[in-house]
Amino acid sequence: MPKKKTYHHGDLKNALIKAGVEILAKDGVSGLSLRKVAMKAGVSHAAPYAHFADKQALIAAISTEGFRQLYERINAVAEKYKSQPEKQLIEAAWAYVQFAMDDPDRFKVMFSGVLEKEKEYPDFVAEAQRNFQLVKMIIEANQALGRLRSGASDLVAQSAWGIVHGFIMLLLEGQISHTVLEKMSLRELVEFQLEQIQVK
Amino acid sequence: MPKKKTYHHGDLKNALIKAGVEILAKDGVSGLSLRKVAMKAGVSHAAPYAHFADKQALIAAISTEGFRQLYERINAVAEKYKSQPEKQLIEAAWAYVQFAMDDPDRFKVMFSGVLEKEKEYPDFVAEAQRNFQLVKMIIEANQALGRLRSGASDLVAQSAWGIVHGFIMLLLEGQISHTVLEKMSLRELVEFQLEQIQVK
DNA sequence: TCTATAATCTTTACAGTGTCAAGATTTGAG
DNA sequence: CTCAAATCTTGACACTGTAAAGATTATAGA
Repeated sequence: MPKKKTYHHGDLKNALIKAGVEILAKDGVSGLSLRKVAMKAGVSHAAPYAHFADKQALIAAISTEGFRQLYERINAVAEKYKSQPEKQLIEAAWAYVQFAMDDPDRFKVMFSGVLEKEKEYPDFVAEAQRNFQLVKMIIEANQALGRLRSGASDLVAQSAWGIVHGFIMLLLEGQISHTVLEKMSLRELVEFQLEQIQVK
Repeated sequence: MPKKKTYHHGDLKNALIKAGVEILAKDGVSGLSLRKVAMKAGVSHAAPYAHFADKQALIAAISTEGFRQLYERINAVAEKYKSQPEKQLIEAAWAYVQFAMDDPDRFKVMFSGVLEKEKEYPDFVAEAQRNFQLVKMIIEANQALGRLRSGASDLVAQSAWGIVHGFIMLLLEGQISHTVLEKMSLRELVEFQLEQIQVK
């Protein structure tokens, strides 16, 4: 743990992203301030401006890193169940739900408009697309098996993603009714959602 | 336009909510400040505290009013297509999409965790539940016709809502892929989503 | 190796924010 | 008519994002 107190930090950019994620997990979106992030990284309050144009740029970096990790998780289960596309589908969805619940505030940052002009951050856009491509591949594998309706895979992928995403959003907002949550576990609920779009 | 400049405003509470909605539409979530709202209502910066405990309380009021209007819209189409449950379903979903697009930032306030402890605002919770009940009724009407899978209606309602909600969220976040948007109109996309959960 | 330019970081400053406390004004119940 | 409660203003405070100017360090080119 070499913490030499040089004038130059050495890896401030990544340190700021990391500090941001931690503050997000502890204090939520409204508790995330540039100054807190800077202090946590052991640097003056204006130092971040050497690496990020403004607060939005830091948020973009945090979101992009989030998408990177999300991709890794989904890709891991996709690899694991390579030979069983149906398993791929449910497990990927479940990984998505778990990712959201592991750090709800980071998830909100990624998907709830905290980042205001995402189009201006190419890395963010690229990483988001990479995730969608992965979902599309899983969908196509299921279509090939006749487990999902045939047709344009991007449309079906959009649906599948939307179903799981909508469920998560309502869950995080506390909009899943009490009676529903009493009847089923989260896992069962996710499976129930996916069953709806499955053929036969 | 009676703008008597009395010391007491008369209907400040509602005026603040209205001003908040307008600022939200113009400047977005990040541009919504208590002080701006107060100024727009023609009142000093601390006046809102006579009616709202803090900024969150104002946001709760704005959200609650939003749910009230959403209910009215959905209820209107539910009444209109009383005798055609399938029409009810698609038109209700479409009304939901339109409501979101009419004022995306208000929609985000209602559904994206801007309001942090929604459980602490009973009016908000009640209004949200009222909306869910309405959806459930539409679902049950469709189940009775065999248009939707039978079974616990709250579960199916949750799914249907989640599907539409997820689609809207991805849409507002710009996460609907370009190729998808070129193939279909928004209306067709919503219909496509709902077709997936319909029987036969 | 020396030097100058760029990159990085600190200090200082400013306007805007949410919120509180104290006081002014008005309303309305008794 | 009175006075307590409701409403609104003024002033203050700590915190925020961000810009400008200066200090420190790294690095590329001589």
